Amino acid sequence: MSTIGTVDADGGEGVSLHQRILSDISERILSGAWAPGHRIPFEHELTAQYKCSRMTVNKALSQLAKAGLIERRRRSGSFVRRPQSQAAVLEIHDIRIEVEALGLPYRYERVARQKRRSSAEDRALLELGPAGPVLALECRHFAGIRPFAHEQRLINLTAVAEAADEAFLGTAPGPWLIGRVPWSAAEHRIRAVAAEKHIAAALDIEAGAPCLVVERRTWSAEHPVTHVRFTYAAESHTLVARFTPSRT
Amino acid sequence: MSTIGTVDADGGEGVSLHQRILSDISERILSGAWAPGHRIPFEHELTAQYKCSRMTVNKALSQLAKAGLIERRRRSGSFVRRPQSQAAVLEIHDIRIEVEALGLPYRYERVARQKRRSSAEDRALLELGPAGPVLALECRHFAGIRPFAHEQRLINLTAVAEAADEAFLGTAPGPWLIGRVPWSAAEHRIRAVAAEKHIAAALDIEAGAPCLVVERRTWSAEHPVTHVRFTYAAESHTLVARFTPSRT
DNA sequence: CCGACGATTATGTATATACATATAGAAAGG
DNA sequence: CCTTTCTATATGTATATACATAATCGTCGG
Repeated sequence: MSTIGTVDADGGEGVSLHQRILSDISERILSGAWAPGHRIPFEHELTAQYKCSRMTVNKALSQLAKAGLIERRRRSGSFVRRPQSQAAVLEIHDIRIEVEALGLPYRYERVARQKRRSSAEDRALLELGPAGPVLALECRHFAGIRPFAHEQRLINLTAVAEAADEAFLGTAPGPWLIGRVPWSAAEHRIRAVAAEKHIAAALDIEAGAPCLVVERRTWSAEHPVTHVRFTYAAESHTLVARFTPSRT
Repeated sequence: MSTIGTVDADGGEGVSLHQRILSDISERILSGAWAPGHRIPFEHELTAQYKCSRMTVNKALSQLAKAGLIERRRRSGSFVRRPQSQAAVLEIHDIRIEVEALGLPYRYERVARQKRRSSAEDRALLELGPAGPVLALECRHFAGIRPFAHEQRLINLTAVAEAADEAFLGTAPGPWLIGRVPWSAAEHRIRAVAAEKHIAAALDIEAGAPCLVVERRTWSAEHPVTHVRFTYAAESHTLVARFTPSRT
């Protein structure tokens, strides 16, 4: 009612009111104090409680609704939602960063490179309509002296023409593409396979050994850009995804 | 400057200004028209362009910043961020729903159930401090007549006392827990393994065959609630995660 | 008893205004 | 030429107000 800005009248210590309302409410929900279905206070009640304007409360509640913690119903109020089907933010880093996080020296090696007209298989992988030029790459990523990951990549040269002139001897295609091509969508497919001979040799493991395969397809503004298949030897890699619903 | 509400003066057709600004700008960024590093118009310029108040523009830009598309710098303006390390929203559904989506009849079977004092291994899996009662479950999920997934679960009875009285013969522990326990965090670990004898038998595959293992640990307000390990035969399962950065 | 209808109410969206705050860049000083 | 100080500027947060919209609830008539 009186103060403006981030300095708060009473209990607050430098945190914005917005933040305080957000954390207060999400804490009550996550701790279970406000069970699913529970009606949280009306905007005008929170307005009185926090001694602030309705807009401030409204912004905070709208954000909680967008984060999926509450559901807002006109005329009825805002209600705690039932826990959602679990979703996790899966971050897939640059392999170099991943390897270096392990404290091991990283090395990249380009095994093969071929510019060709897209085959039917290429088009299926890229979800490409008409045939066009693509660049097929095969690479290895090392952690120390051990092979860490095997990479098979297709780049749609219609979408990224400049890739045709790049040898990819020193730079891995991943980091090269990131930062050069804005991407609008990506799809991951994660599965376990038995290593086929070719890949087993590249990873220095036995044929038939279990491997984790991560495939990623990337689009930029409706155009398919690239398809990658990373193969990791089972013991070398675990994907970790952590999720906290309060996406402040 | 003149109209209020969702009805728009000129071009808009029922969409809120907020939404229109959001989609206009993110489209320009994702299409590459505004490259990384590019300074997007100042708030006061957008205010003039959309003939609206600064607050409306500010809310939209703040949202884009929170979504990671732009970076805002005081005194300097707002800039298109470089494409981030790719992150995907990985949704892990109820297995029943997954199976039924395949058009196959779902069946659940509880193989074993044991209430015990947590062993050292249990405590490591749950990240539990002091020893306490836990419930260990082993289950199978079927798609048609074929085993689809094998489930090994630990439930921390200190956190969820009521689970002690549940036999889990008809209901799988996943759906039972969801909706009963609010959860605040989850961690997934995904990896490939060779099937050990016990699990190979349960899944009706050969020992040593590659399997996809998804482990999930769940907390509720700092208390570990449950640890699950799902094992899928390689050919039966692929995790798919799709991501579009415009998280409207 | 039931269905139509209008009043009430909580949220949704937008405006205009005010002051805070970080900082890039210009001006002043050594 | 380098450093310090000042100022202008763009964003950050909050207020008070206004009107739109959807849905619930009570009322009234058949």
